[in-house]
Amino acid sequence: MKEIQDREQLKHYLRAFQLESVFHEPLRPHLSLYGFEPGDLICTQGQAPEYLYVLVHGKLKIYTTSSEGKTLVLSFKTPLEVIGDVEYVRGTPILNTVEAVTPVCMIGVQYRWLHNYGKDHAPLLQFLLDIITQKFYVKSNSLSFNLMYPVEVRLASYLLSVTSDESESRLEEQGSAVSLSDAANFIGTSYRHLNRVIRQFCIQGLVERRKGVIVVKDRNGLSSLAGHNIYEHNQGKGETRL
Amino acid sequence: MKEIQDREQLKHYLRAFQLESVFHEPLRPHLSLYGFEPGDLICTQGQAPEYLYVLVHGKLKIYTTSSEGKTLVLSFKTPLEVIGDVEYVRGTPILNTVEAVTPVCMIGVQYRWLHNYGKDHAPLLQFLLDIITQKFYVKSNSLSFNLMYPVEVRLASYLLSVTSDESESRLEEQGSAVSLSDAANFIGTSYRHLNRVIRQFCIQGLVERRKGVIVVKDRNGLSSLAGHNIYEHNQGKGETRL
DNA sequence: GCCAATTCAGGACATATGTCCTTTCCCAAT
DNA sequence: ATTGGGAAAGGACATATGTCCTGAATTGGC
Repeated sequence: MKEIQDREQLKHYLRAFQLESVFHEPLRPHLSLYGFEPGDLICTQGQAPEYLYVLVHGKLKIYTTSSEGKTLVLSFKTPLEVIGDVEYVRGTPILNTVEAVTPVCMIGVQYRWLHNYGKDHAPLLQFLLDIITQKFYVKSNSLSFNLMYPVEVRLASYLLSVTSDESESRLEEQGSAVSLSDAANFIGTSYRHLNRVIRQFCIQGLVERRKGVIVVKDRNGLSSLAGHNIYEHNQGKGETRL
Repeated sequence: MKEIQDREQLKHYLRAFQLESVFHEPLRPHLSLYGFEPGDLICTQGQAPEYLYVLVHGKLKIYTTSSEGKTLVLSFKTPLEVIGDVEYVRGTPILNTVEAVTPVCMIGVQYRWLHNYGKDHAPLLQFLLDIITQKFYVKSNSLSFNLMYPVEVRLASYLLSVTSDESESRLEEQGSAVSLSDAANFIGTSYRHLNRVIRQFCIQGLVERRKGVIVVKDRNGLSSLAGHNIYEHNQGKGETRL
C-alpha cells in the first residue's frame, strides 16, 4: 500500500461518485487516497481494523480461510464499494481477507475520525445503510443459492454473471484474471469438481475450452440451466428509499 | 394479525428495548402493536412490503422457498430483531418469508412515516445500521460455514447453539417447537440425511433419541466435532462503535 | 531449442448427500 | 377396541462432490 498524495484526484473521485455530502467538510482533511498492486492484501481476517476504505478504482477479491486452510471466495468487488463498514459499525475484528486483483485505488479514513465527525452525520449513515443493505441482499441470495442448487447450476449462473452479453464471451476478460481455482472457491466446490462440470458443459456444447480459457457458446442454454437464479452483482445503487 | 390497542404496552416495550430515541416524537403516533399466532405469516417472499416491524416478543422463523418448492430456513429470530429493514432501505420486494413460531408481538410502522419523519433522524439510522450489520455478520458466518463444512459439523454446531448449557439439554425446549425437518432445512440438507447423521451421533454417544426428541448427552464431544465454528446467534448488541 | 519446474486436465476411487419407498408407530375419529 | 391417516425412521439405490494421484501441457531460464 502506498499513499497517493493528490488532493485533486481525491476530489475528482468524491465528485464522480457523489460522495461530497457523505464525507462532509470536517471529515475531508482525514481522507487519503491509497494505491494497491495486484496481490496486495488490503486487510486480513481476524486483525483489528483501523480504516474504512471506499473502493474507487480496480477490482477486489474477498475471501475467508478456514482453520483447516480451505479458502472460500465470497465475492469480487468493483467500484463503488466499501470495505470495513460492518467492522466499523460493530467494532469487531476483520471478518474476511481482502486482496487486490488488479491495481486498486481506494479512499481511506481512519475509524476515529469517522466516529468523531461522522457518527451523527445523516448522509454518511444513509450511505453506509445503502451499501450494507446491498451487501446483505447479495449475500442473502448467495447463501440461499449455494445451499439450494448443485454446482452445475451455480456454475452456469456464475458464467453468466461474469461474462458480458456478446455472442461469444470468455471467462477472464478485461484483465480481470479470475482463475479457475478462484472460480471454484467462489462457487464453493473443489477445483477438481469444477473441471468435471466444465467438461460436461463442453460436451453439451454450452461452453468451449481454449487453452485455459472458458468460452461461453450458448448463453440461452446456460440460462435455462441456471433458471432465474443469477448471482447478483453490484447492479448500481438502484432505487433507495432514503 | 390483529392490532393490539394498548399504548401503555407499546410504551413499555419502547422503554424496555431503549427505543425511545430511535422512534422519536414525530414517529410515535404511527407506531402500533401487532400480535400474531403460531403459523401466521408476517410477510411473504416477493410481495411489496409496507411495514417495518420490530420483534419485541416471541419467536420467528425466516425462510425462503425456491421455485422448485424446496424450503431453506435461514434463521430463527428472537427479540430484539427487525423485519423489513433491508427492504425499507433498498426499496425492494420482500426477500424472505417470515412466520411466527410462537405467539408473537411486534411494533409496526408504515414505511411512509418512517421515511417522512425518520430518514434524517440519526438515532434511527444508527439503530438500523446496528441491526443490519449484525444480520450481515451472522449471515456471512452462516454462508462460509455452510459452504465449508459437511452436514455432520453443521449439525453439531446447530445442536450446541439451540440447546442450553445444562448437562442434558434437549432439542425442542421452551415450546420453541423446532421440528426436525425445520432443522434439516436450516442446516441445508434433507430430512433423510439429517436422520442419518443423528443416528451416527447416537452410536457415538453424542446424543440420544427419545420419542421424537433429541437429547444432547455430550456437549464436549459435539464441540470438538464442530470445532470453533458455532452458528452465531443474536449475542446482544455487543460493543457498537456508533 | 532443451530441460526443469510448474500449472492444468482428468482418472480412479471414497465419501457425502439426495430421492424414493417401505415399515412402524402413534393418535384421532368412529 | 378398530381403523385410517399421517408423522417418523430407516433401507436401498442413485447422484453429487471430494481426495489423491498421474500424465500432459505450458512456461521460464539457459
